Amino acid sequence: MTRRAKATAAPSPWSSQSERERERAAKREAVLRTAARLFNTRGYHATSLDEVATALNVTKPTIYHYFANKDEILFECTRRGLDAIIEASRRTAAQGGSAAERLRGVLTVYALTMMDDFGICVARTQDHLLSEPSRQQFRALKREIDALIRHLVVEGGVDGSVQVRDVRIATFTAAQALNGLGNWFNPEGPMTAPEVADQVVQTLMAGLTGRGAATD
Amino acid sequence: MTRRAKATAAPSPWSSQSERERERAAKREAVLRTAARLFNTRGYHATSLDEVATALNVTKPTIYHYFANKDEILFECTRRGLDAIIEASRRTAAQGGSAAERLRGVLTVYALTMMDDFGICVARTQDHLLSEPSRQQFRALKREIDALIRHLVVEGGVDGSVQVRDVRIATFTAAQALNGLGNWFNPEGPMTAPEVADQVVQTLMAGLTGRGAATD
DNA sequence: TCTTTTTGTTACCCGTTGGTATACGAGTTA
DNA sequence: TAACTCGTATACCAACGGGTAACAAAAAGA
Repeated sequence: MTRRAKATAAPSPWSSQSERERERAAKREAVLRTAARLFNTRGYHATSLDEVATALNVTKPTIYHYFANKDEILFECTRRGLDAIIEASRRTAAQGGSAAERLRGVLTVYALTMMDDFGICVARTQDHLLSEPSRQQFRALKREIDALIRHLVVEGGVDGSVQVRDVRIATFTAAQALNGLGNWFNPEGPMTAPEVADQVVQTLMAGLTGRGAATD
Repeated sequence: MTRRAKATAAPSPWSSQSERERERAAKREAVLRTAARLFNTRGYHATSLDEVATALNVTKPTIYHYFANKDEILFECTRRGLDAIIEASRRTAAQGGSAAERLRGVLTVYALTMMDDFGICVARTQDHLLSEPSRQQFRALKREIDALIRHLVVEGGVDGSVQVRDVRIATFTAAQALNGLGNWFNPEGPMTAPEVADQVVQTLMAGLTGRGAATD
């Protein structure tokens, strides 16, 4: 582990700086995780930054050293969740298979994300909690996800693997049901997150593909 | 409209009192409606009682003349919504037809309720906003609705009109999708509330009955 | 070793808002 | 007219919580 002076490539003077940056980023993430958990259990307004700070063994001004204000913290929490969905969805959507198969994959990813800290935060964050600029980004990210799903539904309509009356309604129904997971899922419950995700997605897909619920 | 002294039964001295009570109740309702609308647009915490009062051409202490505290106002708002669903669902569920038919009726009522002021309030009220006693009642009412739906799903499993893998999952999926309406529906949008309700319920029923989405 | 930057603290400010004490006027009763 | 009730307003309080100023200490750099 000891790094000898000239041993590795470029033991440049920047190393310490990048190290700093990494630590700073790690601390930001820690703040976000802790904040997300607290927001999720007590609610945004009911969670003071003092509480967040205390949970991190730190004081409030320290938090302000890493974030401009409370709004930024909330927004970054939701962005973690939304980005996770978008990124994983893009990967899934780019794979092979019928539109229905890819849709199932995307919905499953969505479902899984909605059951972790940041996903739950997304589900519970009503947009009037955010400042105007944050709200706009928040909405934009959500629209992106909506567009991704909608696109697959349309594609499925073309290749015949998906059958719905109204694309908007179908997309909305699926997305809302999955958002609900954020409020409903209990890790201490009888089913694991992947099990729940599979089951819910299956129920939804039954409605979207017209193949009915498999009762195998 | 004029009520002559002894004309109707018992022109008792209480008449003025009952009149008072009716007016009082009407004012309570007005407060709730106004509060619900404001809560829905700005959020609970972001809505001060001063704002509610101003919207009613009144001052804050007047509101306290009708309600003990802000919590009671929020809870009563949600109760209006939940009661509406429960009552209408009971009626619908008691009618004839297959379990699937009755389930469709209940879901439709649910959907419609979730698109009016009090229903939206239900959808947006996270239970940590309520005080402990209110929260318990709130949850109890929600459980009642869940039980109603779940019962119909089970019944449908017996008479064969509904096919699902897991009753809890299926019930949850439907309920969450409908809750989502409260956040999503826009009265100024292209579809009316009943249209949206029908479409969403149809999508859900396709998943629950295994009959597929009718694309007629 | 001296200086600068980073990270953190203590102490404080101040706006907002839920909630209340109190008074006042109008209608009702006696 | 005196007394009581009801609905409402004025004026106020106390607490909470977001945000900041100023300072301390440690680490990095020179």
